[in-house]
Amino acid sequence: MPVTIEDISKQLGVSISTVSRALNGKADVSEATKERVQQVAQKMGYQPSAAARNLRRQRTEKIGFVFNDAISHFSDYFAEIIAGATTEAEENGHNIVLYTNKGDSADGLLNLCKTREVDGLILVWNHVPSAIIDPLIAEGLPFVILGRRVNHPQASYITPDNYNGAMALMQHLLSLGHTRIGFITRPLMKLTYVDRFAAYTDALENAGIPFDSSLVVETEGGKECNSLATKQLLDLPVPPTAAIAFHDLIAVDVLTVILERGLRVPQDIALAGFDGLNASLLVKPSITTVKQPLREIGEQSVQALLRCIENSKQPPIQKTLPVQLEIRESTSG
Amino acid sequence: MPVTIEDISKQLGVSISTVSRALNGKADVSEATKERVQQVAQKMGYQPSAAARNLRRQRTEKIGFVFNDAISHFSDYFAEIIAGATTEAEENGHNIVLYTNKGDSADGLLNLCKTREVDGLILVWNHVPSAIIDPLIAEGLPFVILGRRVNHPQASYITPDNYNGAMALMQHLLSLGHTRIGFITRPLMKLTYVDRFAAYTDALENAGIPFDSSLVVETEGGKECNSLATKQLLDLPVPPTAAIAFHDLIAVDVLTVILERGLRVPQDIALAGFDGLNASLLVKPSITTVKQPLREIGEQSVQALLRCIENSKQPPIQKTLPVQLEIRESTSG
DNA sequence: TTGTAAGCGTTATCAT
DNA sequence: ATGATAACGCTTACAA
Repeated sequence: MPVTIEDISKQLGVSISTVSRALNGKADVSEATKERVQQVAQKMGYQPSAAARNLRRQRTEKIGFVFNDAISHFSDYFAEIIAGATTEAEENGHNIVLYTNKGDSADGLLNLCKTREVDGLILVWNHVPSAIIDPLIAEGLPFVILGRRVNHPQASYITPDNYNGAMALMQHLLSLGHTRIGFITRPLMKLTYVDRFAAYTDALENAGIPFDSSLVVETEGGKECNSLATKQLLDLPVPPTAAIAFHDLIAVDVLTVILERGLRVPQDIALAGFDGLNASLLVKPSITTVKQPLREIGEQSVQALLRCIENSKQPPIQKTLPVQLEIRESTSG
Repeated sequence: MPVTIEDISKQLGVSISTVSRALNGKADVSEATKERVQQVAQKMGYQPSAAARNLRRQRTEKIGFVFNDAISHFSDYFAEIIAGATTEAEENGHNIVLYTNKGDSADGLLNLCKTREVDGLILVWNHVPSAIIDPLIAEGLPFVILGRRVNHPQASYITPDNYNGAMALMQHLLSLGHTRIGFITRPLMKLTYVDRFAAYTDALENAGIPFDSSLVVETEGGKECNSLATKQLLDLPVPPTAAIAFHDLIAVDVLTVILERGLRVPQDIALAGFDGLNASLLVKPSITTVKQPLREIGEQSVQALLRCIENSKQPPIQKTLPVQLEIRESTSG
């Protein structure tokens, strides 16, 4: 049904190869025919068949965006990243294809590689073990890990500076005189997010404050679980005077529990989050956070991936983007 | 580089057509060879080339998701919709491809149709004029409009029930005794969102309250503009005792201005939003809103589109999904 | 400068 | 039940 180069060639009485060359602006075709071909193509509303072109070129100009977590839990987190990635991709003639749950087993991901339906992958995963990375490299499809650092010499990643962000947060709290600082975290073993925790312990050590494991509580996420973890902290014999939540959405739940207890923030307990999500700004008091350059992370991941796609010998790109401490009412109200 | 059916055929000493048939589970191939082929394919890590298959089948199993607005402005709005759509698509063997700005002119969209890089389109647009719809229909690529009703007999859409949602909101405010109700809206002429406004005027009329145009103020969106519109309303000789913002994000800005003025919500002025975005729940006081089934809208749009793709004579699917009034502190605190 | 033809990896139509 | 072969629409090496 759609117009093909053959239609154009018949229309003009030239060969299809001439049409192809003319449309692709090759040098070895006369200006005159180039002109004619392009005009007729335009007039007939010709657009090249993506499938045919993909098959021939062995490229799809598409980038796979693979989530292994529920997208919707982190609305602005993902929306910003996707917005940045999509824009950057389109500016470079590519499109983003979304995938979820390809990562439960390595197989799904590898199959995705083999179908060659995308030219490369961006992985938005909580945790990317070597057991996934190695076969991925063997597969030869370029990929970039987004938002997570990974200890693998051949893997590219674009990540926010979790360590220094958490460190800035700790310095801030310490400078306010806090010495008992709670840390409400996602299970550390499951995550590559250890950087935030490392900054926590390092900052304490630097300040000469002994580490107290009872101040570190875990939550699997979800309002219930976040609430439970918070109560665990507040019910300590000597409760903390400040707390850091692993990210802003947890912080919001923590805040709710604290206020329900009739405690004042920051007077009775200071609170900080992480990521710079909108939610942290909307609640009362607004929550001090560390802002990630989400849009930029999306953009740069695409840029990095495109470079890997262009040049197969491109050495891994590993970038840590600066983050920014945003001091708000919850710590210095 | 990747394994092809030819590799498998050589390995087994059968023809490629037999391999193809075996892999596609056709009837006319012996159980024995089917078994052998599948085992070898498995062992060799075969996955069919998407490009080749697409070219041959004239289908890509991909759905285009086209935004003509900045994705990030509405983080949870889009995240929920995308999450629903992606999940639904994957359950049916399809994937979502994201596009932005294809809609500034009809051309970009039509070109997208012609390349056949997706089997159908879901349009997430503020406004879809007939000037866009008609050529789209002529192009023959199935499409569904998401989140907007459209007056076109041949266009499919999945939309929340804007009229009844706004009506429920008005009934609620009227039942609280309000008679001067402000309406802070996006420019009505530019949008198909007239339904919300229609409910506003209808509700007034039903209640025997004369329409006062000074109570309807426009904003282009953005904090500045929302703030200006709010002030316009508050500065009226006789200000309203209640206000409806076009959506929750505007409502949040409106709330900020009201509180800055030292007015109490809802005692001095009641406030309601629309859409059911997270933001409306996080602010203090929480904002009464009308919750859209965002995830379901995403899912059903995909379902509808898939049906159109399956069956080219599928009559247009036009669905209005029920919404739910969520009464919160901002109207009945 | 232009045309011919091979090939990208499938699927589908014919024979056998 | 299986094999040869022709598409699908494009790009490109090779001929003319």
